[in-house]
Amino acid sequence: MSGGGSLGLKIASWNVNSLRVRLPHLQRWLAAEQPDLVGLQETKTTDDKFPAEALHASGYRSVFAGQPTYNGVAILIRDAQFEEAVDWSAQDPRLPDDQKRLIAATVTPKGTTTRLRFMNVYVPNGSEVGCEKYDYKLRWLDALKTRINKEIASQTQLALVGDFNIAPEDRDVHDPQAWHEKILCSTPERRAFAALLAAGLTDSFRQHCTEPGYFSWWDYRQAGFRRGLGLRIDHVLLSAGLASGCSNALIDKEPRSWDQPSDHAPVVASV
DNA sequence: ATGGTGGGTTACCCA
Repeated sequence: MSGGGSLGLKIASWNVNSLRVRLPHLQRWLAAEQPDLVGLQETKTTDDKFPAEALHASGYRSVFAGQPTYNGVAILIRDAQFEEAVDWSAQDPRLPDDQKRLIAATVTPKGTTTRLRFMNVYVPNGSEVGCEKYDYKLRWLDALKTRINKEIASQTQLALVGDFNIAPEDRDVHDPQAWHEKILCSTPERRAFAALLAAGLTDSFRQHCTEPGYFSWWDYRQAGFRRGLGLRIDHVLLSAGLASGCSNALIDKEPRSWDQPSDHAPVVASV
């Protein structure tokens, strides 16, 4: 599907840094913004404790893959907008291990025959350039690229969203000199991100804004948010058909200003 | 000035 019109869907990604703690923020944001598909990262909860009922009361079905303490991803699907049948899966045999960092769902907007693929990832942070976790991050990204190439080849419309833990370019960094070749900004990480775009995806935010100074994550330390010390590391990437119908994309900084916030802001695209 | 905060948990963890 290329050159098509818009589906009229608002899709989003948000690293909530503990769904247990952030559920009130999430519900407040869902009610205000009414996104149709949401990828959540760092839910930090096991599946038996996932607040599926509370989210259903907010109008969303959930699919989720969690583990104790770390990681955890979920997809929220707005009931009113989609057919009931949802094909979903977590994990991928190409990935280096079983950490819960990837989940994908195929949904059908009500009254259509469109098959929309929504993939949500929590890319490893990598800790520090050159360390073992950094190598793991690059291996994980290589596996993701292979997976994305396969998804793109399947010709379905694909949105790949998540916390990529990569600021793609210097304009995505508050102080490019200070961050030069540091974690989240190093050349191998940026190449891995570029390889995802080269597979046939578009960074929706950069379709609508080319200016520096737009960030999606601010460190809790150093009063990062108040001082504007951020990076743009959360992304909504769209295959060609979706990108051509993408009418808007933004970073919603408001929830980052609320009490007890996640360190990430939600990112949104209208397709 | 090389720290700091905020999740998780009880691991000199992870971001």
